[in-house]
Amino acid sequence: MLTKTSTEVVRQQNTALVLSALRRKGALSHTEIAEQTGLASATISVITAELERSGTIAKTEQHVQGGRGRPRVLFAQRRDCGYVIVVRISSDIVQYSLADYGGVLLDRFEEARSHDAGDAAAFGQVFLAALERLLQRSRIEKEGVLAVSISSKGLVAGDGARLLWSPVFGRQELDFSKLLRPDWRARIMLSNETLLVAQALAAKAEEKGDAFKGLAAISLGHSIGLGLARRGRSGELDVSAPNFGHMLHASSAGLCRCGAYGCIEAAAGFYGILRAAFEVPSDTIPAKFVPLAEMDKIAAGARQGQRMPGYAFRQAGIALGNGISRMLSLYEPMPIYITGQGTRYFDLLQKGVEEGLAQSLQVRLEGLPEITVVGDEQRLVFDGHLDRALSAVDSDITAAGHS
Amino acid sequence: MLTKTSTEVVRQQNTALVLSALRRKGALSHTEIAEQTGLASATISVITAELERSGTIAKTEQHVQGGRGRPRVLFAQRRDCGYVIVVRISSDIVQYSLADYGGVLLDRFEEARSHDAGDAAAFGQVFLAALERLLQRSRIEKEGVLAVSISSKGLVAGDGARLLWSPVFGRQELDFSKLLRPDWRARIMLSNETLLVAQALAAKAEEKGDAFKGLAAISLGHSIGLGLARRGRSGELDVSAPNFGHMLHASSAGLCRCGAYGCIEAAAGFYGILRAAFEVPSDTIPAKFVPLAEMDKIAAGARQGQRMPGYAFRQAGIALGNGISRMLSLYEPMPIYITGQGTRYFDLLQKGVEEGLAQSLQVRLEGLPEITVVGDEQRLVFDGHLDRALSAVDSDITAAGHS
DNA sequence: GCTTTTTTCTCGACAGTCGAGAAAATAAAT
DNA sequence: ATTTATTTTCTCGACTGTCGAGAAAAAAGC
Repeated sequence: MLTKTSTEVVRQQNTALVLSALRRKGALSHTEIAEQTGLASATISVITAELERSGTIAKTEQHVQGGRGRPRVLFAQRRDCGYVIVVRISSDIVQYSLADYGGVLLDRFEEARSHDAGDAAAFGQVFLAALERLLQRSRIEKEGVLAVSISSKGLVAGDGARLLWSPVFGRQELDFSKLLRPDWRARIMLSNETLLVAQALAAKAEEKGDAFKGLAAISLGHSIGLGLARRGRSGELDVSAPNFGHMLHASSAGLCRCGAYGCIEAAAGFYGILRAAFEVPSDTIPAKFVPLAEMDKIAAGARQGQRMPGYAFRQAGIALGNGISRMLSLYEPMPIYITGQGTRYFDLLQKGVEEGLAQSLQVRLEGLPEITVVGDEQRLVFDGHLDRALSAVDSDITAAGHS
Repeated sequence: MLTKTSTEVVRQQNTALVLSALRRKGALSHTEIAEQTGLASATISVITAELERSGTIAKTEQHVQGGRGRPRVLFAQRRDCGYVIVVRISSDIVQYSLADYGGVLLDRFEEARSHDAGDAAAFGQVFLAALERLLQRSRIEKEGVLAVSISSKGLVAGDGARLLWSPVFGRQELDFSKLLRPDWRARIMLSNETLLVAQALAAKAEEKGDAFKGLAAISLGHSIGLGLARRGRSGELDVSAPNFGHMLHASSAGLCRCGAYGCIEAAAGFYGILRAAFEVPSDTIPAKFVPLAEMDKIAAGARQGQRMPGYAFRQAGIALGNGISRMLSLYEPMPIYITGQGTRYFDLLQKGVEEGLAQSLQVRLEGLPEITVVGDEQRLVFDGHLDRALSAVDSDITAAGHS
């Protein structure tokens, strides 16, 4: 449905455009902003004056220039304009970070999670306390925090605040909005971890300037994650994290820790590979956690040509390949990026992946998708967090306008 | 990426809003347009004056009113403002229709397709000749045609003009844009048939006013089609037709007529059901066309409790159910609408569908999706055609503006 | 014929963008 | 030291668009 538009919307949009240019390119002068945005110089004057008045951006005093004429004055976000909290929840640790409005990391600490205690309510209290600690350590007021961006593996509800299913808490729903709402007026954002990887990779690809249409990020590890970033018709980036790890592969894949049979994860997650390698009956309840050393041993065996370990990785690869082929059937063709701890076994998976891919019409028509292994998943997740949180904050600011 | 906006964009948007209100609600008066769109009365005056000047809309002379004050004058699209051609290509016939800018059907004829001749180039010539005939019969100039909307089963390229794969022409690519471009300046639109069903159903749902989030249409027949209609974040409707029928189901499903093994269609398409019912080896090259009478016989057998026919439908149902569950894993939960000739066997499929659905985490979390059988697929396809083509024409008109 | 009622049209105010040229601020030249 | 050239930033008037209020139009009732 279309909606009414007025000139104020135009201003909002163009203000957002200026802020995002500043976000992407760093400090810019009047003329550079005009170049980047395509707006007229006069318009830039009005918009920057307004943003400066509201305390969002400021002139930086450095007038570095060798040129001839009047020196440029650079605009940049006022970094003390507000703060962003980033929380990465993983199976073993929870990492709390504080960054300023400019995206500069100010503080960070981690807390170990006990493997056995998976009580969501208890975690909520620990979580709240940690946020308070983060504020105290940097002497920042709650009101100064503009966004709290949280990530976990698992399935996030469409509203972006509720964790519906996660490897850590299972089906215990975790509503971060409800948890924080009375006290915190910051924007609460919950994202799937691999979604953030996709977001970060998409941002990088756009930076490079090559015509970006879409990409898929797949994270291999104890669980299997998928993040999609696609450019919508309107030109905006659309990122999502479908429930790939627990998409049905084949019932032969056995019992998954989600309780269903035949998920991709039950074949390609670490515990699935382990189960196949040791010929454990496939309806055994899977281990909560597989030490990496254990996986390394199996991989070593497979590389030495042992039969069952090799078979286990191959089966895992086929499950992945089939899953990717199904995903490509339901979306457009796009390049695939593989991350996560499991990439260290990608040599063992690759053959199976290609075999699993080759079976479908989609791949026969379009050819094998481009598959790239990328390292440093944690860094990508954090970058994705910042990208997402800060652009949300930017749009909040432009929406608030002159109130 | 955001993009520059100016006041002209505002005008375009609001003009489009007026046109779409007129399209949805029929003839409207000045005040009614203001109500529908939320725009100020003064704005309506300017926009309608402009549209009237350009010949897109006109005042209808009927002043039906019992009320007291000044009678309302109704605005409506000038039906002779332009024309739209709709072509439905199915396996046995090709239907050509002509409608005016108001969406009123003016002329229609069908041409039988010979089953053997699947030559794409030859078809192109037949197609062109038929379009000419359509023009001649109604004495309309080529320039008066604003859009040619074509539909077929199969896979349509992202540009909306090339047929990449179809049950009729196989992998012979058919580029309608290239075929029509020199002579026709109309907008060329090629859509998957089931996409149009989804579009029509979504339009109906929006009309009803219930908060519409998304839906999936599945067409059962010789081949299996999927159309998705989802509301994007920006509020616009996003319809697509992923390659569902040839998504990998399980290699046990046997050889598909696309040449791959294990497609959903190879299990749930008519020929797949027939093959299973008669215990034909699953790598047999599938029949091009299965008479409906043949299918009816198998169904009758299944309803009488015969083993293999019952098994065949059940297998088909499971393939569908698994496919739907995978689709729901990769998108959000949404209601499912089933159409096509195959709906007459839905009683036989249903059990298997539910069984196939129940296996996945997604369904365990969200519950079984709502499944509705809807008849009159051909009507829905035509409605979808008109909806899509006319709104495209509307946006062309608003984009052209005062040139 | 006058009043009432409803609808449509018009006018001035306001918000936004744009292009052109003025003003500012520096480096190089004289 | 002063002038000139160059580059950047700012400002002004023109243009386009929406909006609210009230005027004008057109019919029904008295």
